Amino acid sequence: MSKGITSRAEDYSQWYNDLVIKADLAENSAVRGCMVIKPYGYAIWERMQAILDKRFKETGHSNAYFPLFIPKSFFSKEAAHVEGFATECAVVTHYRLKNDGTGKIVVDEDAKLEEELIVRPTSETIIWNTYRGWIESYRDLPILVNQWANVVRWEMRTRLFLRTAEFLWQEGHTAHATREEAIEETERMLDVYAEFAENILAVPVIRGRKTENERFAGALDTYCIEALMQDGKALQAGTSHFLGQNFAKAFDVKFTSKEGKLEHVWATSWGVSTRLMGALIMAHSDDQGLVLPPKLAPIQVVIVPIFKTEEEKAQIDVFVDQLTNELKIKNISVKYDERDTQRPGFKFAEWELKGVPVRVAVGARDMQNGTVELARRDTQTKETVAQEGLAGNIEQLLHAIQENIYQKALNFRASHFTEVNSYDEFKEVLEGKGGFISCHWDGTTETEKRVKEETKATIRCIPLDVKDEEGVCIFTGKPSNRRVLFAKAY
RNA sequence: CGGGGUGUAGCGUAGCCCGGUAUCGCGCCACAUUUGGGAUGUGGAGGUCGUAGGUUCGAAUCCUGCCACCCCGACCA
Repeated sequence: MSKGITSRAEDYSQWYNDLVIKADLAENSAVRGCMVIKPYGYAIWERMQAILDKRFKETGHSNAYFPLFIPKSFFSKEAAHVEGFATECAVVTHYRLKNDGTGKIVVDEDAKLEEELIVRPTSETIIWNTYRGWIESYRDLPILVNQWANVVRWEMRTRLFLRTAEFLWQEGHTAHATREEAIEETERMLDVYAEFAENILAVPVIRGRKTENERFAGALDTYCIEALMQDGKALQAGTSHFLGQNFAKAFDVKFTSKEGKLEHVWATSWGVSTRLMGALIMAHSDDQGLVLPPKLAPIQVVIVPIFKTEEEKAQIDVFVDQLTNELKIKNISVKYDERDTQRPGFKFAEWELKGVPVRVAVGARDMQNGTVELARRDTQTKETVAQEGLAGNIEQLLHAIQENIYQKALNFRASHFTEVNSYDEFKEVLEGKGGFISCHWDGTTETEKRVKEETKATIRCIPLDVKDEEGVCIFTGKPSNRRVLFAKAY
């Protein structure tokens, strides 16, 4: 992270956090562990927001907004929840500053809050406190609400994009009349995330459930999608929680059922964050910078003119105008980089750094021949193609790139997915190629913790599609009836 | 929060041991030549050496406190 922007490609580190900065997405801010997301990086987040938001609406959800500050007393109503988050909360204790007489600005001790406010690390408590007033009858259910917001978790250690003290996310909070309905919602939203990750981000994910030890604080069941990064470490890319009646009981949220009985409401919550940006970067980037899947890229096609004279430029402009229009009709976003302050080679490198999927270079020579140079970011290849039918070509190429990026990541995961049957083998794979390790586990938290202590690997999930299989725990030799996935994780 | 490290121009750095106000590269500005893969030449601008104290005739350099960042650990989306 200490390395900054340099001008030459060979200086780019394989180390992804460096890459993030150099790709002009984000930098650390002066505030501990937070990040400044630069415009180009934010444009990528906005694309994610737009696509996810549409899916949320399609699945019946609405957006709402709840307060940033949570009274401490709300927070402590759900025992497991408060225990899970207590060690990482930013707390507001005063509401005023003053001049101490010597010109220094200090906290005004007279302005101490009666009750401290917690800067939300997640909004279950304040939302369920609100839902109490919204729900009386089964007719008020379900409530399907999502919030786009920032949250703060005062982590001991931060990592750009993956674990910043403040991060942007969406959190869905739903209320249901029955257990079944809530579980269905939990699974539905996990599917939304998984499809988004695979179809849009081109990041293959494994759908699974967390072990009791890794479960969200306050949940009965935590579902997750787990992605694999290019360095062989796993990354939790999204979670969907079945909260049971825990929060309804803590906040006294009851409804009268069809049968006239007073019952507690069933709940879910689910979220993905700017961590997805990290997933995207670490899954696809190479030494030349970002590789953005076309469906996500804010700019899908960049056009670079190559010219010596104004006449040549004018001729190219006419062609580019027409091409741009044709692409826009096909809903393809285009950037015409007609800066005369940079040379073509510089522009090529710069747009590669930013991960733009397709580049069209067109110069006087092309204008004579009726051709352009068409380059794709994912394979770093280029070819000379006819101007005739170019927009259609590009449209197909974008699809091919999307597919190729996904396949590449899928192949990588397939080659980093290992079944092992002994602890020795387990450690060998873990220290070697890394990746997901599928093995038997005796189902106890104690074993899970011991393995983590010894190897740093954690159980990423119990895959949803895992089949029953008799075996013995690689650590204790006790019987097990299915495999789970271990990995070192971020 | 524990262990280790770093902080010098927009970025990356040398200098620190052994005190005498700062090196180099990239970038930036001007002009010229250039322009199909990160141009070249010449000239130029840019620095409270993280910060607050201390020692000293004199501190980037030695000492102390503080702050920030990075790495490892514990914690975690």
